[in-house]
Amino acid sequence: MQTIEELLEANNIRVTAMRLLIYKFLAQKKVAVTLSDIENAFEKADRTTLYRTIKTFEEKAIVHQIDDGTGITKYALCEKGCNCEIETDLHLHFHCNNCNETICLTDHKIPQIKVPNGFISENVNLVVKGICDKCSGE
Amino acid sequence: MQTIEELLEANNIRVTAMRLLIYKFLAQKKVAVTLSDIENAFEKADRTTLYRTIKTFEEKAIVHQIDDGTGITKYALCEKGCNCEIETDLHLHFHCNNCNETICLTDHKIPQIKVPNGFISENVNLVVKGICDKCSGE
DNA sequence: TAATTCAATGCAAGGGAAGTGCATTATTCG
DNA sequence: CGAATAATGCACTTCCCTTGCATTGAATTA
Ligand SMILES: [Mn+2]
Ligand SMILES: [Mn+2]
Ligand SMILES: [Zn+2]
Ligand SMILES: [Zn+2]
Repeated sequence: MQTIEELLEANNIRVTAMRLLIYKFLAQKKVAVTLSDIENAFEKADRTTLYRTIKTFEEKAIVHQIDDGTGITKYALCEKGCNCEIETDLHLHFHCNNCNETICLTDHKIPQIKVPNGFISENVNLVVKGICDKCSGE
Repeated sequence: MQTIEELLEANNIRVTAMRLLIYKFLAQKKVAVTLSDIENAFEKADRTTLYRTIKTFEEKAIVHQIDDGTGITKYALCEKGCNCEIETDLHLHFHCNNCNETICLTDHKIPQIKVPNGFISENVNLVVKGICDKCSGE
């Protein structure tokens, strides 16, 4: 059980107050967040700092980006030991058409997708849209 | 074998010179196009007209929208008899990381995706990224 | 400690795509 | 033809993302 400070340092990210706060914010959220979400949570902080912080997290692979089709990029913490860039490791994402939230289905890996001859698959993005468990009243 | 005019009329789209040109442009392209692509192809025409034309085509389901993760919406003609809104009918899309082009793999349908209990799947977006047949030198 | 160095932060500005209101032009129909 | 309706063109706006540059802060070294 490592602290957030240790985790950041292990990934060559210098520890700052802002970064700790943003990390905690992401960790506490169960859903993927937009930059605006972070902005609203830290109104005293500058947009750019938040933007660059999330980009740093992304580069260092402690956060992954999600394109859920809404046109707005979302972010979520990576699973422990997740290798975002390895295809077989990728999980699918679910976007709720009702509450508009997007979540990682981390234990739903993307199935092998067949592509035609001559095509080389390097990466797959799979987003399922529908009604989430909270909204389906279950 | 129906003409473009007949096809437009069959879909309750009034035939205009602009619409014929844009339809032909889409038909001649083998890849999905952005609004900018259309803009560049018709420099004398106004952006808004092109935009609204493609939106009309989309509404009337002779064109479908593609979100390939580049952040820029792309469009492609629907297959004859395609029902974009029916989940089981949806094909997958391939985005080439080399030439940056996106194509419909119309005969590669999206497999059934399992979602957790309480979640209801209404729609699936599946984009495979990699190297296309032209770029893989095959 | 003081000076140096480099990264993080803050401020400002810009780009690009998408969308809308409204006037003008074209087409359809009585 | 004249009226009604739809298509087109122009201007403007919004939203998200990104970057340049100055400033602040922290760490390192003399
Ligand atoms: Mn995820
Ligand atoms: Mn397609
Ligand atoms: Zn929901
Ligand atoms: Zn290619």
